[in-house]
Amino acid sequence: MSSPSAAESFPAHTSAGSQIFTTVLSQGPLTRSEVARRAGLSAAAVTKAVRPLIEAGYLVEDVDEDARPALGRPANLVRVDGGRALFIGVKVTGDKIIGVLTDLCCRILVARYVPLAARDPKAVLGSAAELVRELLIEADGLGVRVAGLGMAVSGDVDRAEGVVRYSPFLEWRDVPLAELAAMTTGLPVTVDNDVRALTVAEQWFGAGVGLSGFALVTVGAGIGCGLVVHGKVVAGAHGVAGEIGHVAVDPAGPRCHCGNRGCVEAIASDDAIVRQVRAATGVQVADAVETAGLAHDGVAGAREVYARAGDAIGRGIATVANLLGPERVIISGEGLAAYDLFADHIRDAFATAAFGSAARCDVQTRPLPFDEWARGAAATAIQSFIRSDANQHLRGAAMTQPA
Amino acid sequence: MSSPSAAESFPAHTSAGSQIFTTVLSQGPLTRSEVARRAGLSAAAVTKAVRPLIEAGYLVEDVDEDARPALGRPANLVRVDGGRALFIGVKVTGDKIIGVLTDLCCRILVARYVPLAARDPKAVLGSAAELVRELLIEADGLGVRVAGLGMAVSGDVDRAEGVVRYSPFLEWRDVPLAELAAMTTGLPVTVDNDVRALTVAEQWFGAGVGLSGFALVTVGAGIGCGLVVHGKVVAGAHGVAGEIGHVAVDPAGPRCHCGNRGCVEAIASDDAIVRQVRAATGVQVADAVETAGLAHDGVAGAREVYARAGDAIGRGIATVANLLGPERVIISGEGLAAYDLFADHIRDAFATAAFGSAARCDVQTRPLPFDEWARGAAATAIQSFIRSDANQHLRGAAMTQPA
DNA sequence: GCCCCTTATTTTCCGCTGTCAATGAAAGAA
DNA sequence: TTCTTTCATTGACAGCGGAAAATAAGGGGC
Repeated sequence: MSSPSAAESFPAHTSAGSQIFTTVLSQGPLTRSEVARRAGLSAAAVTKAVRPLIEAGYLVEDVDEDARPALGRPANLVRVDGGRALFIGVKVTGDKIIGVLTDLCCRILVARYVPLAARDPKAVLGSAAELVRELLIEADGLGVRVAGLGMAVSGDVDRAEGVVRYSPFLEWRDVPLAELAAMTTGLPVTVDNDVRALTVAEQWFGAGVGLSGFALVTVGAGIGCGLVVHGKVVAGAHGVAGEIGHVAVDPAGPRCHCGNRGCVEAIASDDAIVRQVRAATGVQVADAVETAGLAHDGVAGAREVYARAGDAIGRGIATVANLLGPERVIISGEGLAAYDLFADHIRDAFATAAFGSAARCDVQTRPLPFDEWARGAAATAIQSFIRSDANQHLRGAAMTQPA
Repeated sequence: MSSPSAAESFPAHTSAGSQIFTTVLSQGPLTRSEVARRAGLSAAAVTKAVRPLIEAGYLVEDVDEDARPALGRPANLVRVDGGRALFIGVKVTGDKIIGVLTDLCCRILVARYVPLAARDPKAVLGSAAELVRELLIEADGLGVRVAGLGMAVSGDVDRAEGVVRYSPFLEWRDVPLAELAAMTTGLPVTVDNDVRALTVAEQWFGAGVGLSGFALVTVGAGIGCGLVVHGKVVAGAHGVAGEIGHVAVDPAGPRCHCGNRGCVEAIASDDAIVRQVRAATGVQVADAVETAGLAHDGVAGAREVYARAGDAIGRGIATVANLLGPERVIISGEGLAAYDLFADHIRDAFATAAFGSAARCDVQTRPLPFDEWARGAAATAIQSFIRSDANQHLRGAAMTQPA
């Protein structure tokens, strides 16, 4: 995270402190004793960590009418005051920039879009700055300060340094985006890969809450996958991880743009589906909406394409399950709009290809409005904000001893 | 780990203490300042942690003639005294039990085998106890106490509880092996899955030292894979992880015993190779040694089988690399004896199927004598021994908050 | 209404850890 | 000999988180 101004810091300097805050943030209102239990700490530690957070206004106390114990003193709920701080999340796509203003609980308050004329860093940064400016005005209207900006970009992104190493899509190489955006906007900036950002959002605020291992599979223009293992998002040694889209499920399959054959993405991405439906039906469909229309109309060729796509996705998911044993797989993305067309095939392929107990993995779907991508970016900003001072030293330390 | 006697405990009760010891153990003799650097701690902390370890005899100081700094006070090396404690590792296979006696540095001192008549827990335990008894006598001869017993079994093993949940190979279900073996032998016992045990050995004492993410792929009777992500061995939610053998690389491939088609194991395991060579050449080869012989003799059908096997393994490895971005992949196992027959194919398939920077992953081979499986078991015992008291509370704690 | 039981939360120590800054050691260099 | 440099140790210290005891806040029985 690149921080231009010495903003007021978050009052959870201890590791237990940020752990406790994170627990409350993601696991909803909780009693102190429940927090202690879930965080594996003593009740005393929770009391001590919670007080400054309440004083600073990040946590508030609620009376609980519902969930009081059958016996004994009633518990007080503690929850995050979402309105205490705002965040901006920005997602850069090929043709537009999406920006959202969220509260501390990562609820989207405002969403805005800006079309993108050019893809060079300068143009993108200019448009993003414009978008941020608009959202800052909205925030001003709410009278709450914006505590951070998160930016999500596809490709190889070095979050720690805030640098986009290589984004094939934008044709960027080694762009110090966090630094540039921090200078332009005056906000602390976090930059991360788009799928990883979405995974963070899911881990803290979505279907991944409380899980130490899960996979988020996004289906749409591309097929992506964010992985959480041992409670942390997997980043990969060379910025590559979660490339489920390029898991080859069929050596006889269609050629993929990556050069290989039979990648999941070459079979199940929007583009691939359009291409295959054209070939199978002869109809010159324009996009995924039309292909889905054909399939819904019962055109056999189109339905078969979706069947194959679902099969490929199911195999890809099974591969992840076989290798990592996640507790859950969350399927999401724009492609979900046509989910009914491949749901059964995904399920069947998964059931067939999952080995042994891996089949017990909970596979669920989750609608993903496009704004969610920007929300993911905001989630990374929230994450950085919470850890602003605390753990800073941990991040730099040599963490290569076995555990 | 199931511990029957309150054995003298390891003097590294603090997390930093065991971290420092582990660093010295796996990264060889180091100066104190170098330890501090690698462990991300202050020099003072190292001094304080090292002293009791030296007093207890687990660490010893060496004078360094070679690697002294160009300037300034010469440094003293600290290293683990392997002879301070001994460990026994036991690996159970279908027809025999392999046992090794190792020192604290996991160097094999003695290796023994016992044939196995029956596979029921009682018979296995009896044979294992016999083996352990022999090794204890050897240890007595050395005058050093055996500080722990590690047992490695294939299948779903719950290490924390010391229970074999389900081993298809042995046909065991919920066998509390650690408890049983502890009662029989009087030693503290650690039980783990065999591939994970081997991965621990590799992480602490092999080609995985210092890496926060790597994969160990074993080729032989089965195709296995141990994964280390974020510095920890991946165990999987339902005891399943690293099942690279059941990653399906070809939907048109041969039927696998798991019910699916085209699994790596159905193409590249010893059995699969024998079966395919028989089909291709008509020669009734008996085992993998003979098939390798045929291939080495230039029999085209046999060579093709190995080519396909190498291709499948390479694709499987690429899948792991695409999903996890490990820093290194270590290929090992008995199948390596015929490595020259598929090396090129593995390499080619990996290069083709690895996506983008994933191809930069370091793929290396490492001979694996069969004793190594038992050494892996010993490594888990060493790991448990070092953590005996320290961190005990960490293991039980709720570790589900996002990080 | 009073006392007892139970659970939640807070308070008060208290030990322990790891850092900091200062100091001592052990070369080689000037 | 004295300075410089790096390694190692020491002692003071701040802070964290735990244990235990105290306090809070009901419900129920009498």
